[in-house]
Amino acid sequence: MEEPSEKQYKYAWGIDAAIAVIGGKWKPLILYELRDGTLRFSQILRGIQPKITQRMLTKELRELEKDGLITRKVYPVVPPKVEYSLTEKGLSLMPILDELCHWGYEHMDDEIEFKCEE
Amino acid sequence: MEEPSEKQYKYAWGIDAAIAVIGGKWKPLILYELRDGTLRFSQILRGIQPKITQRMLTKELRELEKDGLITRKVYPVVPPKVEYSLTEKGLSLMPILDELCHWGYEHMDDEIEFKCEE
DNA sequence: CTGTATCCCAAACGATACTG
DNA sequence: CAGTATCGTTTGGGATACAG
Repeated sequence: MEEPSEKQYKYAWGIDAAIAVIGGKWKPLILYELRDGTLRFSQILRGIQPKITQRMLTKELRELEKDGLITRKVYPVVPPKVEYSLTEKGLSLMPILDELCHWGYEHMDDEIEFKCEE
Repeated sequence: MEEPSEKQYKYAWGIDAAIAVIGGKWKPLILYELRDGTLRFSQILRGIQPKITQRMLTKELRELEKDGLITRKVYPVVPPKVEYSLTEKGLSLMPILDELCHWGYEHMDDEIEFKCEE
């Protein structure tokens, strides 16, 4: 009742879905920023290392929100105040990101150069 | 002695390294193909669902090899015969891919459309 | 059979300026 | 403060033809 190859494809699609959600250049960084709690737009902007532009931060935040990993709360004040935080779904991803991190760290022996040294 | 924010960045870099290695459009599929054992180029080519082109398969295989996830064995015969298989490093990644798959499957409820229906 | 070589298109990303 | 708008560059990827 279980075609192994078929099953594997189904799983591989799941990977694609996951990568679609975290594959953006800055998304893992953003998720890690929000790990410790709610942050405002400017806090995330300043918190991310090799400077991200406002344009990219806005774009990736919108996508993460659309994918249900973070929530966006707008306070109707002036000047504007917007807070971002992880959802349950976003939180559920963090342990896996940790494992990916750990794996990456264990195995990036060779030619993968470090940026982010400033 | 442990700056939490610093630590987080280090880990996030690890994610980037991991994504750089598995983020190619076809790489997860290829790794899953090789999971059950050694395969020839044409076998992988035929095995992957929404048809991958030779160009892309060659390219992604070379990158996976360069990153140490697979090995490439060339038999000096004619017609050519080349076999690919997972390395230890590649194997060590599979459990994490499984978790990513599972997560993707659990959470791709909303608007993520399924391709690959032919 | 296992690749290369071209060409081309679309998406991703970055820089910068502007706005409610 | 928290964004848009616009533009340009770079990267990823597909189609096709050819080669050893």
